[in-house]
Amino acid sequence: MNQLLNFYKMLSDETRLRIMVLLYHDELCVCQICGILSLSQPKVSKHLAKLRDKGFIKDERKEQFVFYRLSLEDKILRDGIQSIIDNLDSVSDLKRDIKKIAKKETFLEQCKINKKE
Amino acid sequence: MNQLLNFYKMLSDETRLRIMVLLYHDELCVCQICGILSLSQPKVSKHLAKLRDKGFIKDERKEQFVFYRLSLEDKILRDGIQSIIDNLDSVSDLKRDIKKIAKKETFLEQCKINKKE
DNA sequence: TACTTATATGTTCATATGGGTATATGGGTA
DNA sequence: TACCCATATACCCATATGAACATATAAGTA
Repeated sequence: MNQLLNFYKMLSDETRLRIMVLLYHDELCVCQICGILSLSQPKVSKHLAKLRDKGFIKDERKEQFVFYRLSLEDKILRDGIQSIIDNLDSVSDLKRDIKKIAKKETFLEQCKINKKE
Repeated sequence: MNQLLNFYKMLSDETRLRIMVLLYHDELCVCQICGILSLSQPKVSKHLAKLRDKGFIKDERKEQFVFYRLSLEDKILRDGIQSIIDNLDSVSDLKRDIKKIAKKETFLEQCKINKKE
């Protein structure tokens, strides 16, 4: 049950919910997540660390970037995320984030420019 | 999005998760919930209040008791709960709670006896 | 009206959480 | 080696959270 409680705790923060939904759709590096969400690097990095520590995402270095991807072993967790994905139309903010994934390459070389919030 | 975040925040506490899963299966009064979960009345009552304030459950007085039931208007929330229900076999604690619903009548007249935790 | 029962709430406390800023780390490159 | 970039972490702060205990409320009953 603790894993399930942790799962919901992770999803109950706006930044983490947005990150999880992004990573459901694509593998992304810190830089790109910052750019897509318009959030500061330390903020994103700290939330990624929490998600990683709980085992819900995995990281992998590729050249100069660290890429993150979802890692949901248990069906109950995958079903939990799926319940969001299936209803994305009703959460406009998340939908908007996803659309910005298309510009992900833009954010790769422009980390320094995106130092907002 | 705030409603979704609140939903996950509510589910990220063990007591509330257990209550929500109970109420998915049956309408229950405070007394019965205390008995089934072996939790103190103030603890249960406060968590019920939070769930009610966020709009996820509704209360209704019937004679001397106040009964609570789920009230999930949006599909995304119903799907969220359903993702738990569909996987109950993997969460033994919740499964155990549900089995105790069978004894719900037992707890109706014995509030004073169940003053634990 | 007084009493009992079921439920709600107030208070206090310890702890957890998230944000911002500054700084550290670690790998690649000149 | 020294530097640069992407990422991680430390520190500090304000706020939120949950638990326990005592107490209040509200409806039913004697």
